[in-house]
Amino acid sequence: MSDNPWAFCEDQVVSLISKVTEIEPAEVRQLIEIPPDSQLGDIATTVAFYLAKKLKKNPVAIANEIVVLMREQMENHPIIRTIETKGPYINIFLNRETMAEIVLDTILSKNDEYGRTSEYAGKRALIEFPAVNPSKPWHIGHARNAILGDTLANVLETTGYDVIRIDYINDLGLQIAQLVWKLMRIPDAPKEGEKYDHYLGRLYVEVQREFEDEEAERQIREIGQQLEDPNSEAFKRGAEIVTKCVKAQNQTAYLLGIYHHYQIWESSIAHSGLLEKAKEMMLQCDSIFKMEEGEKAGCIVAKLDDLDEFKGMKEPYKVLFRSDGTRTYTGADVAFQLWKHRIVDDPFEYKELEVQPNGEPVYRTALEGEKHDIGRVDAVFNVIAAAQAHPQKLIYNILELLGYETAAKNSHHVAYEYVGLEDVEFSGRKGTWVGYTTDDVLRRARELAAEEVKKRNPDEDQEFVENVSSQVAVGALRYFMLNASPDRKITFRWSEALDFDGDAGPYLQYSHARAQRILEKAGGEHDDADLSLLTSPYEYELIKAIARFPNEVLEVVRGMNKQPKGTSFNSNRLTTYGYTIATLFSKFYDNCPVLKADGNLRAARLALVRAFRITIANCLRLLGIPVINRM
RNA sequence: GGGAUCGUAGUCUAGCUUGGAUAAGGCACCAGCCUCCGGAGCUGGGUAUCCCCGGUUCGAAUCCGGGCGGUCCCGCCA
Repeated sequence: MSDNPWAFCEDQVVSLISKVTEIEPAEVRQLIEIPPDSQLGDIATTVAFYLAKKLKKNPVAIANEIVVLMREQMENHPIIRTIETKGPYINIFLNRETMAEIVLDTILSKNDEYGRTSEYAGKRALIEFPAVNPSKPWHIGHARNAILGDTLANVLETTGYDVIRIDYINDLGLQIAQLVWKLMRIPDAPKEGEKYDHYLGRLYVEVQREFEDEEAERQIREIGQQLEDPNSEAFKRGAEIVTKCVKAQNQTAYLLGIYHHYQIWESSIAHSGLLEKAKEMMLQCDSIFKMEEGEKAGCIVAKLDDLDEFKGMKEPYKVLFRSDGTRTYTGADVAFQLWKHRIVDDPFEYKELEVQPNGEPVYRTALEGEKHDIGRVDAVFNVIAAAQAHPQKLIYNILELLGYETAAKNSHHVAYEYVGLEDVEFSGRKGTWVGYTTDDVLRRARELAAEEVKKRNPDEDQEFVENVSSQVAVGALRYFMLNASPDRKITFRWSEALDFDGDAGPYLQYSHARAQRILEKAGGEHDDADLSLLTSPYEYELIKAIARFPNEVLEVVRGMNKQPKGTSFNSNRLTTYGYTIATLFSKFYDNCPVLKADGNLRAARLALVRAFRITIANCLRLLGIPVINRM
């Protein structure tokens, strides 16, 4: 049995057209489309246009000729019912009875595995997200990153990838120096009930003002220097602060159902020997060397115009290590990227940070710990803001300079645009994120959802209300972030982000709850149903749509091509798909009674409800949206 | 200066990678729909120079060239 029923049907059509027209199947596949209106057919081909150009003949006449040939060949075809032309278009109608059987048999037998395919089986991917500074709470822009990254990881897994989810923690940045300085002056005392990351965020905004004072800045810069020494007081203090902050930030991730395998801390990159190894490798490359003269004398630089792409560049020298020997961001990032691709032996030691709510531990790199074997990696995905397209590209280009062309090719910048407010952009320094942290948004969403849940379930207890409303809140936020094309800037408005109607997460969750309710009322037993009864337009449209699920997931991964802006991840294609099947189910629900239908039809419709429930549940899990039985 | 990206109804968006039939949804607004499998739903009502100009094509929202407008990037910074 095919794990991809829609692709199976398309293949049948393609092979028939190919046979009749003697065009290669791969070419024919490019000429297949879904008609704008299902009245016109289930599958269409524009092959007549294609041949018209080649043969210099009228496409309408060609279409008519092809249809005659196709009809001759399709005697007793298992799937194709009729073929028609409409002008130059050739429209193919499938056999509804057979479709119902093929699609529902596949879904019901695959169950939780429906949607999973093996196109990328055996491949291993490493994905980094969201890499938030450990000095403040996640604002909603960070949530966008984290939700995209987590969903991409799910999607890759569904197409066969083995995925390693990592996070990067910059525990040595200026922001940490500022907080260490601040907490040397005041007691480390969050307010009653205040989350530690929110507390630091509050201090951080204060420090930005104090940083304008020259003496304060001098002291903070000095602490920044001390942070580089793992034996210093500042380092130990910083590590305490960062650990507490990261654990608080993790609570936000967990609310969203986001988990990691590893956290890579900047201090480990600095002190594990990784940098030295990487530097050594770099210096063996002809295009990376120490500048002898000029403004950048003493720096280790990459000469970028040795790559065709940068030929004729005005200032081709990119500094990797400063004249005082310290790493730049790019220098450290190159070393990190080499580690991600397993080009250098893993110098890190790992320690368990905590056990996540999914039962799995998350490990962090540490100065002392145990060795782990992360294994081979075929592709690396860095989920990073679109604004960083240039620096990301440089990192990959430098891998290329070093001779690691395959690794460079398999390095992906998964870019996404910022989340902004109506007038202002989120600014860490100005603290414009206050009131718009991910925690704030989720809390507000839970409150709104709770009102709705209470209204609908007046007899249920507080636990039920809290449980359901938090799942609705997560569903709404995750859907909101995924449904926006990553290329597009989001202007955050409460009314849109927390909308529970229409094209929104809760609508999908609701369609699942409705299907689930029908199945509960029908009782557990189900007989063999005569699925060929499912031929009404409402039933048939739903069947065709749920048949496409595995194909949709595959198409998203196949479409992840490298472009100048980065590698695009069309998360919105999957939310749109979920919305489509939920809508078709709603229409079916309103027009086709299930429990009240007679005998055979009831059994057949129940099978369809069961298949829909499986599909929407698997789709929701892919998107990280909680699957709810009652809401 | 160089580069990237976005521009689609009142509004927010999808479609552009791979050209194809009447440009598809949500929100908002109006009017209907449960003797019911849950109304977070369904049905109907309508708005668009697809930013502009040109080109390629039988065919352009989609591809190419040139503009215009918004955003972003191009440090031994962080």
